[in-house]
This record gives sequence, C-alpha cells and structure tokens, in this order.
Amino acid sequence: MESQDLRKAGLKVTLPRLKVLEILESAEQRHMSAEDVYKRLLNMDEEIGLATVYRVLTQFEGAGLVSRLSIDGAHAVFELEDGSHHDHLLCIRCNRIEEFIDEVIEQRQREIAQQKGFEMTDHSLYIYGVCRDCQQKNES
Amino acid sequence: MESQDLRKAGLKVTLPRLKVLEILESAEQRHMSAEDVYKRLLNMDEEIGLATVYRVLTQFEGAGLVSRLSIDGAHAVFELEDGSHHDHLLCIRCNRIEEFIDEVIEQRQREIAQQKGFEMTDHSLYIYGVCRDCQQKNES
DNA sequence: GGTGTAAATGAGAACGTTTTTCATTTATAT
DNA sequence: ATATAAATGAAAAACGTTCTCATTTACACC
Repeated sequence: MESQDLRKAGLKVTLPRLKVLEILESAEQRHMSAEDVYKRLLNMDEEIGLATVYRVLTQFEGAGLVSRLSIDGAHAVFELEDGSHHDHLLCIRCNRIEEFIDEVIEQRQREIAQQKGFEMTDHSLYIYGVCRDCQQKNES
Repeated sequence: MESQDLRKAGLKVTLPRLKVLEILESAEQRHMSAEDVYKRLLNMDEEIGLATVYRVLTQFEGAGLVSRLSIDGAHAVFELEDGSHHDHLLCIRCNRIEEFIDEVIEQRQREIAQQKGFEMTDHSLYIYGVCRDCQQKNES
C-alpha cells in the first residue's frame, strides 16, 4: 500500500501524490521527466496541473522516495528510489538510460575528496555513449 | 596571438570574440558563466550583448577552445580548454571549483561502457562537498 | 459524522537561463 | 573597392521550473 509510504514521509495522502507514485511504479520507463509524468496523467484523464507534478516530485525527492537526475543541460528526470546508489550510462542517440554500480570508482572518489580536503556530500557520474542497439542501426 | 586560434577554428576575427577570449585568458577565476563574462565586458565598457556572449562561447566550445560544464541544475560555466581531460570537485558552500585527473576512474569508466555494450563518447563526473576553507568557517 | 485548520492544489503569472529572430554591421575573399 | 557571407545587437521567444494566491482538501479533534 503506497499510502503508507506517503504517510511515513509526513505527506498527506492526496490523489495527485497517489497518482504520481502509481505512474512511477508502473511505468515501463524507469526514468521520467515531470513533463512525462504530466502527460501520462493527462492520458489517464486526471486533471492534475504541471505545477503540482513538479511540487510532488520535489517533495518525493525530499522524502527519499525518488531521486532526481540532472543530466547535462537537459531537464531533470526522476527515478523511484530503491536504496541502491548507482550511476548512469546514457545513450546519446535514443536517450536510453542504464544503471551501474562500481565500487572501485566509489572508493576512488572518496579518496580524491579526502586528498583535496573536501568533505564529500554527493557526486554525479554520467557516461555518455552509443548503446549497442544504436550502433547496429547505424551500420545498416 | 589569439587571432590565429580563431582563424584556425574557422571563425572570423571579431572584436567580441577577441574580447571574450581575452577575458577567459586573463580572468582570475578559471570557470565563468556567460553572465560572468558579460559583466566583465560591461566593466571594460565594451558594448557587447549577452546573446553574443552566448553565441561566442557556444562557438568556442564547438571549436574546442573552451569546455562547457553543466553543473547540476545550475547555469553552465565555461573553462579554457587546455587539452587535459579532467573532472571536477565542487564546494557546495562557496562554489569553488577544483579539478582533478584520475586514471583509475577513467579506466573503470571505459571498462563499464564496454561491459554494457556502449561506445563511450564522453563522460562527466562531479564530486560535491565542502571544501577545507568552508569546513573551518563552519567550526567558528 | 461534523468541523476547524493547516496543508495541498490548479491556473496562470513569473522566473532565470539560453536561444532565436531579424534588421544592421562587419570581416574577408576577390 | 566591392560583394557576400558571417557576425552582431536588441528585443522577443523559448525553455524548464517555481511562485502566487484564491480555492479545495485531508485529517485531527470533538
């Protein structure tokens, strides 16, 4: 029951919040922009404004229910938080997003921060490239 | 002589381009936003529009003269390209930007891309934290 | 089950950054 | 010197996102 997640996060259980959660959980694409979520809502005939979608997603982020990816200059995309820290690989052709975890890189980052006298709070790593499918499409 | 750099890049040698180059080369801060450059121009009594600054910086990027950093949700900043690939450490308090190179991370990224079937074209890594100075300020 | 209160919402305006438009100016090849 | 394509300035538009404010809603309490 998702209502519990909302209550635990100190958020009232409202239709917009339930719907946005539902969309994030059921979407075939794990990574969605606010606009994506909004369009999905329109398709479901839910009269929920874009501003509310932004608000809800931002609150979810604050509550640790979703993570926000700020990819390059593009608009932010959100993913359901599953507790696993991971980084991302992005296909520059089809915008597919894949995830990976690499403890070697994690460790090196901590070392670098320490070397430079930084108290690390966060990091973001994106690898850009052309995914296998798009490489093949290009050959033909 | 910077004019040569512009000509080599296939760009006409114009006052705005020379001035922007000059600012990037002489600025005490290596990382500048378009707005930063524009303000500097105003201080120099150069009547160059902000749109031109954006255009020039984007062309310089295309020509490989500068790199654009798209940090999180913030506005882009530019740095003179010196041929050395490097990543960045950012202080979330004072916005200081430091650079680092780490071959271990570079290598791991290549391996991960290969594992995932990606032809890597680029990557971006930002480590966020609190720099030494800001840690000390906080203690007092 | 009502009711009060603070929180949440919708609509549209506002925002900050960046890009575009278009008429005018400029650099450069000839 | 001149023609031509490229570059510019100013203002408007675009973009994703946040804010404002009047209205609605969820929920704690009776």
